[in-house]
Amino acid sequence: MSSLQPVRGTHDLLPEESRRHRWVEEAAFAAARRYGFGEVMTPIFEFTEVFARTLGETSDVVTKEMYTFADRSGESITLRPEGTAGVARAFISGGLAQSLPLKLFYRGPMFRHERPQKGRLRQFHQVGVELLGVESPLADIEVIALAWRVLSELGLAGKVRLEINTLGDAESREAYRNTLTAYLSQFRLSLSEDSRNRLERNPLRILDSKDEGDKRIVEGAPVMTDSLTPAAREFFQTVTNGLGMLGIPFIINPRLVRGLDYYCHTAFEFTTTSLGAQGTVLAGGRYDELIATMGGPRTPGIGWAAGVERLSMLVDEPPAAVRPVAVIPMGDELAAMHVAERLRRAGQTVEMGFSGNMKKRMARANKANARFAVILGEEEAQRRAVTIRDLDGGSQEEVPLASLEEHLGRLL
RNA sequence: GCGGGUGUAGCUCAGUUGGUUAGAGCGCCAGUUUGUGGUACUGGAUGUCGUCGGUUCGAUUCCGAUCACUCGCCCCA
Repeated sequence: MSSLQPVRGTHDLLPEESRRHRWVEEAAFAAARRYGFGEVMTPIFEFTEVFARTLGETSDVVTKEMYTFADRSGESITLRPEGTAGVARAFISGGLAQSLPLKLFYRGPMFRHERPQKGRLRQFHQVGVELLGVESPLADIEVIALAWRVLSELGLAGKVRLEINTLGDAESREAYRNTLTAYLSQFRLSLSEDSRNRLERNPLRILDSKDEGDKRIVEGAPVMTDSLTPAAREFFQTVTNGLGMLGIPFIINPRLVRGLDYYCHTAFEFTTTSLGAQGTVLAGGRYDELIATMGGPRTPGIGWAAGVERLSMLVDEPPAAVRPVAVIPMGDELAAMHVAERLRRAGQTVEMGFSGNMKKRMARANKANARFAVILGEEEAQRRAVTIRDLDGGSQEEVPLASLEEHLGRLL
């Protein structure tokens, strides 16, 4: 092995893989556009405070996963671990409260200093959307419908499951937290060590525990639904009714909680069983207080993010790449370059090697999956003609050089 | 951050119970075919056996450390 290793948890995406990656990204963006979303591009780093304040001081992302460093002027900078905080910051600093509601799509790299695993990298990529300024549960329905559309178009409808829950409004959440804590405290000593810690920091996460003992205790725990205020209950009811009406299959998972502190009301996750320990492929929720918490005008929001690498692993082959035309010079390479250039100007995808005899060039044309070879032979040149060879069928014909673009245009 | 597994050719992997020139398939290069690829046949090149250290007459093989990958925990996309 060379000593020139990529940084742990980072990856080079060579053309074959990046094509798959882009395909996932583009499918998401294309669907988002149909729902009226426009792309926002925020910096991949922000002042550390942007993330520290919004994600919750006790969240794992903030306490142990951020790529934080001091820049040359001593400012504490953090590589973004997720997209929502940056978009919220852009909303505030750009004074976008004037243009609500706002529908934003984003994509790009995110960074978390974790131990790499299947479907988990230190630099990974997300696509995501945020819908800002809409209090109504219609926003939740539309945003989830978009998620479902994206997954369906990637051919994943049969591979994922939508789980949904409500975290209620602040009042409901507070009430539930109290009843849950009271219940769990009875079993304090039987809980796993992790969960005993969670009891103080974030008892809701115990609902999610993978520890078998915890699971048994959680089975008897009070559910969020019973602590919901009538308003919160109705909100959730509308969301689930809406999904039903749009024919989007889901299951209600009362134990679904989200890791980041800013969520309220609707929380959802599309999960799969085919990615090992990383089941979540797309997840999101509502965050009505986030922007106010950051110091902006109170603006409700809802959004989701999906891991591009995780989606890529689930997706079948992306549509085939465009098949090129191979230009094969037999003598005058500059003249051949000129022909290649003509074809490219006419919109063709053209391969032309930089060296080698005819045999070698033909072999390369084949490897490049070329559909046709344009052979510029000396005999033909005297007749001001070229040979077009069909590399699939094996037949070939001679055509006048002057009408080459036309001929190829007709063949392709 | 914690625990398990694995590092041999460009890739996938075999192998050496410690001994001189370390193997296969795929891929690559060349030829059969000096104006024709994809198939077939023939031949060829390629390894600090992850790195550093220890034990030994001798280490790719045993031991330790380290790095990387991988699976899981925590957490998450």
